[in-house]
Amino acid sequence: MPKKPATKIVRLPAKASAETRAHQLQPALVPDLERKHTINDIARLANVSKKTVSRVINESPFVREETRARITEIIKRVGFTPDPQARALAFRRSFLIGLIYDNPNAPYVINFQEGALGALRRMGYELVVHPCDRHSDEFLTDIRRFITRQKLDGVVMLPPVSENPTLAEMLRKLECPYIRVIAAALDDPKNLVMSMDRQSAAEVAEHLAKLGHRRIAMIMGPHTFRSAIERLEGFSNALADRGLSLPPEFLAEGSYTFESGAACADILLSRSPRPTAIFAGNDETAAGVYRTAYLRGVKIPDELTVIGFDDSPLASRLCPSLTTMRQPIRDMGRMAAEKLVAKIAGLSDVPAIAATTVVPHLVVRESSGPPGK
Amino acid sequence: MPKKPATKIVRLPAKASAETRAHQLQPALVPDLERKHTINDIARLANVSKKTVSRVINESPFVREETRARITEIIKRVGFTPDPQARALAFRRSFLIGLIYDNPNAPYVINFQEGALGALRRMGYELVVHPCDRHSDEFLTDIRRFITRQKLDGVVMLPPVSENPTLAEMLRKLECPYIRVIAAALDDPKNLVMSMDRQSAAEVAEHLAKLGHRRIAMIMGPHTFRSAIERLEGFSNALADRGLSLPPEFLAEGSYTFESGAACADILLSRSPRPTAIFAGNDETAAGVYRTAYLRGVKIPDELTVIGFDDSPLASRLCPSLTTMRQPIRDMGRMAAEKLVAKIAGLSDVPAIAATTVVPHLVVRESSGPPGK
DNA sequence: CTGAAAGCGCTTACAG
DNA sequence: CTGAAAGCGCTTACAG
Repeated sequence: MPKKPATKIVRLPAKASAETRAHQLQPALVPDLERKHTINDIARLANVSKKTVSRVINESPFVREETRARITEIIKRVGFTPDPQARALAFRRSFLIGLIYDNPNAPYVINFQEGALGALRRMGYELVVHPCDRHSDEFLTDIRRFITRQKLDGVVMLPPVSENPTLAEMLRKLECPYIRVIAAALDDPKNLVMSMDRQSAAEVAEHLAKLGHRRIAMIMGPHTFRSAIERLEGFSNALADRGLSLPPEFLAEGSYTFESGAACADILLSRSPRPTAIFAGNDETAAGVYRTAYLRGVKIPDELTVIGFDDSPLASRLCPSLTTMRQPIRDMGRMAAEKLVAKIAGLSDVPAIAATTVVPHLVVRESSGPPGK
Repeated sequence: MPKKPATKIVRLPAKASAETRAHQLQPALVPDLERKHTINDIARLANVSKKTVSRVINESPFVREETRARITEIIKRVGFTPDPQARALAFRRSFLIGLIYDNPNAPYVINFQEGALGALRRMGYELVVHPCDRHSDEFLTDIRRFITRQKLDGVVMLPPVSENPTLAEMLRKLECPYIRVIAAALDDPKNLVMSMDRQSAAEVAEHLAKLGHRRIAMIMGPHTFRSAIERLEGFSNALADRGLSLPPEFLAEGSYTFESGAACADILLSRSPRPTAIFAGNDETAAGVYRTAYLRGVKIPDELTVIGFDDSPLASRLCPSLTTMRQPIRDMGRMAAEKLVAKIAGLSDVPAIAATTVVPHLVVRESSGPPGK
């Protein structure tokens, strides 16, 4: 099914009208579903130049309405969709967005990814995932190569790698639009999707205070994580506001892992008197607290209230089910995608994009109750 | 920094030697780290045609060793890396692999993805993820568009969507190389990474028999999932081999979810006498069993042994920790990637690629023990 | 073993 | 409002 003459055949002079060429080169009017259509095929079918088809594809206002309607109809009928790589080459950009993360929390990553992907698809972008190791020597080089090689239109970064100032600096130099998902205003708001962890942690303090707890402990995340600092400060300030305190012997630093939660809980539950409530830095840490309580025979919630953070699937699967802060991860993925694309689209007119914030809220389940004796 | 003459300047005749052009067009010998290099820059620096550079990039044997070494050195020195979109356009393929899944098990997807990604990177490919909804009307159309639009070199499918025969048929018609991750030999072995669930389930039966259980129940996955059937048959056959049985009142069909596990366990624990052991279809289901046991005050493992399948992070976080079958998900991701790329590379010489199989093994933890009374 | 020409499918820059 | 030419950075097909 020759769409163009074999090489030996003499070419028509360039000035041959589109009509003539259309007549000579188009063997049949039935749409050819077997072969992939190109912009040339559409141009031929519509009796216009490929430039005009290009204008329609890219929604240029400089096309007569009648022409646009006709071309659009043909595009739909034959199921044409422009070749992304060819567009990428000509546009010098890829319509690809990178997702950079080193977060070990699988549900977090998957949910975020799917939220972002849903939004990106609608806007004609694809997502390329890039897990990384922020402790590797080649960390920055690796990300830089990823971005320049793929000519990424932009990237979204998840915590904790999103908190890295050197990385953000590099992206700025590369002029690569980016969104940082983060727990504090570490950058211009237009580059952020921010989770208000400080306020959320205050909500936990209020919950515990209302239940009547007075000996309250916390297992914070690693101090190198901004979210850990935000949650700690929000929590201890809110306790102070209610005349409660977070004494040093009731504060332990974990690493947002199950194992660290178990180890820290072991220390906290050795205090005498021991705390009646533990606010764990995240759900994984809370699961570690459950583990230690189980081994020591401490009953939750009768003898110990436990609060998590994330509302990962784990929270509802633990017994008793875990009271925790729900983060709308999927929504955050969607928001990050939309915000990034808005930035990319408006690169020239630099619209002031407002801050995008999200406030996690408490989901009360079985693991919190009034203090025992 | 003009790399080429402005449009008004008369072009040199095509027959000008490479040497001449190199001299005229190359303002300095210092590598220009600011600007992205192209194959033309390398050709100029090496005093060869870009075709020869292309040969070096693509490891053609038809380059003199001295020439190759010189070009390779230059490529390394200036940090040249070929433009993926330009290659994609010229090669008519993308060096992109799609990961198609509808698996709600986040750790499974993430681990698989990272295993695959690690291998693909080494081989010069990128991974584009494509979650989908196998119940959507546009399911097949959507995947088809994804593949043709992106000109994917191949796809990997995760269960349960990997079990869909219509999808596999479509991929064959599209001549899109694929790998199905699956629990049974539903296709030519060269298209599979297979988990031997039948054998694994037999291992569970053996474990329970050795512990002395005689009233054994199972919560199978949905019968529309091949893995559910494999696990059921492997388990019940192995019980039969040991003179034990899986009576109908001790078999329930769940849906591999936490909720279904809880609901099915409620039914099974209402039987009189009740089972002393439950083999849950997967870890999520097992967590549901924990939930029901917790609510009914049934002690695990003293009064009830529970076995899961997957060894997801959840398994070690439950209290008591869950005895389960470990699937090497990450390895499976790597294997799928390697096998797919081998297929892509050898498309012409059609090498018979052997079956790739993986056998999950039992990880004994706290949730299994001898039967109570 | 090496190269000049044409092409992949799209866009930009220029003209009308 | 529309189009012809040149170009994005690479490869294939052909020649030598």
